[in-house]
Amino acid sequence: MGSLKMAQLRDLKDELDIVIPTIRNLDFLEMWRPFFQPYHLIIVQDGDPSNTIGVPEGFDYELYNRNDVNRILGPKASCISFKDSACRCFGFLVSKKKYIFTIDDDCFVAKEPSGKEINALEQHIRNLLTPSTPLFFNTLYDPFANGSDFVRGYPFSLREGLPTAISHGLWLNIPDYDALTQLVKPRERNTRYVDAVMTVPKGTLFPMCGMNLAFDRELIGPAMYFGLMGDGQPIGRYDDMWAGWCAKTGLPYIWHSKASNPFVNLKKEYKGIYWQEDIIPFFQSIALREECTSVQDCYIELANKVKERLGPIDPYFEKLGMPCNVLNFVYVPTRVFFTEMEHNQILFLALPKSSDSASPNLSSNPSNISQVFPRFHFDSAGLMKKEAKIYQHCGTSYGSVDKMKPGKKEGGKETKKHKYAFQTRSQVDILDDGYRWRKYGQKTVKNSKFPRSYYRCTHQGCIVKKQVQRLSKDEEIVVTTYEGIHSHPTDETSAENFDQILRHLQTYNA
DNA sequence: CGTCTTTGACCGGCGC
DNA sequence: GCGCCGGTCAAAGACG
Ligand SMILES: [Zn+2]
Repeated sequence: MGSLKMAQLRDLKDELDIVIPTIRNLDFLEMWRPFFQPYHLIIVQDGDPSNTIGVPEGFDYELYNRNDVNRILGPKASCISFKDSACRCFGFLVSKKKYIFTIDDDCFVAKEPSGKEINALEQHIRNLLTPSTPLFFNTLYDPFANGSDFVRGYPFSLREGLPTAISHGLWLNIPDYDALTQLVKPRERNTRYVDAVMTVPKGTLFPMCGMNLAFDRELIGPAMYFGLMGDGQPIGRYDDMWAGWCAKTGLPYIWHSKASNPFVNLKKEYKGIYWQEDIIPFFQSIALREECTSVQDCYIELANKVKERLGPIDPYFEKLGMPCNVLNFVYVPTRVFFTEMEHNQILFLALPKSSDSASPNLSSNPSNISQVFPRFHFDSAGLMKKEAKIYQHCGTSYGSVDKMKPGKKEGGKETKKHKYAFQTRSQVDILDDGYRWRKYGQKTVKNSKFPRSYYRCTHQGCIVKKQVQRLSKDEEIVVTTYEGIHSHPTDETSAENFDQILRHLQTYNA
């Protein structure tokens, strides 16, 4: 069987484009040269169009900046979000190939535990060219992987599998945490290599990231850029979408070098943290009418339902209810994936075990933190309501924190009170979050067994504060409240991260 | 000596 | 106004 599988693994250099969103020189391609050079690159430049992006010699590429996108798409250009790597969607659109591989410019070649460099692209191709098995779980994972097969008892009628639409790769080093978890565990690094590929079972949602992703454009392309497709576009032939879209996750790994600023991420993600609670049940429950036989029908019906059911949550969804937007939907029989390409990142919902790969247990930080739950946020009045809900969800009580004045701090200083609180399960009070703090007070609080500690960031000119308090109700839990946004990076983490990159480069060049 | 913690004083908001 | 309460200040102490 193995030889057959290898024979299937043909060269896709005429059938696959590599899409790279970037804001900088693409020196990282140097490491990928042996794997990427035969392929055509589509580079989508985020940020200032007047910047010149350097591309190493010898690559075949086309490059688009924001001006190009505006020119090519005209009024529909607003569909492409340039706030983030979501601009990669434009690359998906302009490609003419059957397959897309997309990777971020801060990702390097990873190594297997044996030290062998991983050809991520080859693994993606293997994933895409071999069938998926979403209807019946194979306990030996991907039966089409080298050295694997179907387990005894796997129904023969299902062994043929279904076409694979998505290959979702993982990464080492900087873990894929949400902003809140990132805040609490800035130094954690993923070193766990799991040698497995598995099909996401039918009907489950999973958190998908565009950082190391390959897909079959003919199967699932429209979902990645649907809002951009005009009347003249060949969407008719996507009718076989009713067959479902299968996704595999696991190998290949890449090496992710950059830890983004958790406070910036928090600003981008925090709405999603709220919405998640309402969105997932919505998409799990939604069913489209049988009459919707084209992607377009489905999209429009879905857009209407979004507007109708999610509009009340936030005006954002009113806008997204329009057929042209950055919101993408992927329909799977009786289930819908909701993909929000902004901030890479998307949603959600995992097969029971996928948390294994998305948030592995990490070795470097021996503190006893286990998980992070959002507790409450302050920003706009609309979100305060939601706060109460999450807060209840956590099943813990927390005095009267919501006595925040709604931005009456005018007087020339905009100083929006950014206040983020969350709880962690930890034996120790002092969490190493990468910043340096000076304690400036401690108070006993009414009705609480434990005192509250007050800290200020020691960085010159930075006014960020935090409070730390252990709950008397559940002594294991520490509530941390951050206020303000750091005006600087965490010096340790950047130094450490730089060190790691350097070490990686050295071993790579050796 | 620099740096961080400890801890009572202080202060402003709020309910009575 | 008064007292309570949570947040902050700053002097004194701990630590290296
Ligand atoms: Zn700071």
